[in-house]
Amino acid sequence: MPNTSHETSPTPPRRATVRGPSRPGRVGRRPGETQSRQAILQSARDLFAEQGYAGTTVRAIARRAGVDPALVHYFFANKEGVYEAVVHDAVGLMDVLESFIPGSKEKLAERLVPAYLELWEGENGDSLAAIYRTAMARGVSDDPLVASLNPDQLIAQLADTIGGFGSQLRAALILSQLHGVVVQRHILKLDPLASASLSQVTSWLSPSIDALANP
Amino acid sequence: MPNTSHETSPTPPRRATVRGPSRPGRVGRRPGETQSRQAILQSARDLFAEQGYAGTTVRAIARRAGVDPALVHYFFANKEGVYEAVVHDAVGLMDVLESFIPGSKEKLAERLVPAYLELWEGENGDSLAAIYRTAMARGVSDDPLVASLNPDQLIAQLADTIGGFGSQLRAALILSQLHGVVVQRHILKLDPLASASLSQVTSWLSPSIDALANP
DNA sequence: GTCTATATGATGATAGAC
DNA sequence: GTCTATCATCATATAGAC
Repeated sequence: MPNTSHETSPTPPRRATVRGPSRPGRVGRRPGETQSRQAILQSARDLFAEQGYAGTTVRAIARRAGVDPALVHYFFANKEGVYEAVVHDAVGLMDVLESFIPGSKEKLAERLVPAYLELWEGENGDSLAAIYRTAMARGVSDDPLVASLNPDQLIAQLADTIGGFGSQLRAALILSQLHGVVVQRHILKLDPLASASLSQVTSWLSPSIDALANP
Repeated sequence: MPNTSHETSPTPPRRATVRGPSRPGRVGRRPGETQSRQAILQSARDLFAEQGYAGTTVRAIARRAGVDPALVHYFFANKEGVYEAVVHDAVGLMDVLESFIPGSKEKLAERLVPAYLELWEGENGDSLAAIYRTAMARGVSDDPLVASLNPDQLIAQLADTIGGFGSQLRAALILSQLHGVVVQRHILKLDPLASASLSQVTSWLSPSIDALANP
């Protein structure tokens, strides 16, 4: 790797573990127990999203988290373990979607499109982008973690809702369209989709989804 | 990297440069002039598509091409040079698309959808997948090569054809939908889109594109 | 829990023989 | 054009002091 960035000088002084200012009187969670773990997870999530799996080094994860590289191994055993933890955290976000799928097929777009798009706004979107991007870069067959996203299950549920001839394929097309939008908007960040308002995207996207749900 | 695969034994005997059987009498292109270069490009294209940029090593490229790693540097100077060459080869494929955009907006889907989908069938799809996947893994802002794909220009042309209110955004949605389909079909290779016939996909996808072109 | 020190190996790149 | 040999660098991962 061409060392894309900013390796700091040979031996930067010494940076303490990330934690709040030590306030000895405080009770609550013992300092330094879970903060570093969280910091590592967040750092890893960001880096995976920015540089992909192979492009992300354990050292870089530790550096951004303000933590020693060995700590990363202490918590997660190895780089793959960090990846699995990041995926695990993010996959749960998709679960809410399933509650929007059952119902009338006529109003599916109305329910699903805003719910799906809002899922990707804010910090959650970063987590999801991390997996999507990483999944792309790694390939699928050799990455069981991508299966956690369970597109098969989503497609099956969608097909069940919309029914009719070719419902499986139409369901897959619905999902692919939603995917396509968030890829342009949140992963590649291409205009005009990236800078459009949520309501604008929703209002133009829904009829297109509707055409697939009710052909 | 966990060395995902199959490093061969320490010193494999000796493998000759890839080229046809030497036929001294033949004229034409001198053997061994461009064959290795081609083999390297093809190998790199496949590996970039499978493992992303950072996940692909110069050694792996050479190994799959049946060539010495030093040859890769001889032809392309460095890894980035290989990537640029792969991109250059593939980007040209997208140019044909632009000829399908101008015309009546009512029949845009009819023209564009089959043309776009067919572009991704066969070997060309591998080249395109290589860029798409790599683009994902590298990010966009820091990768001028991704810009060669010129989605901006495609969107502008699409917007020009469909016209009307919000044409820019609707054009972007059209492109994102086409992207979404090929990602599921050719990059993630997820069923049922991956195994559906071209005509099936076309017939279900076109009305959805049409809904965006003629709202 | 956190860090130092280090083992072990793979990587991108080059110089130079053939 | 092709290969050998090699450099310098960086990687993941571990053992163990504090």
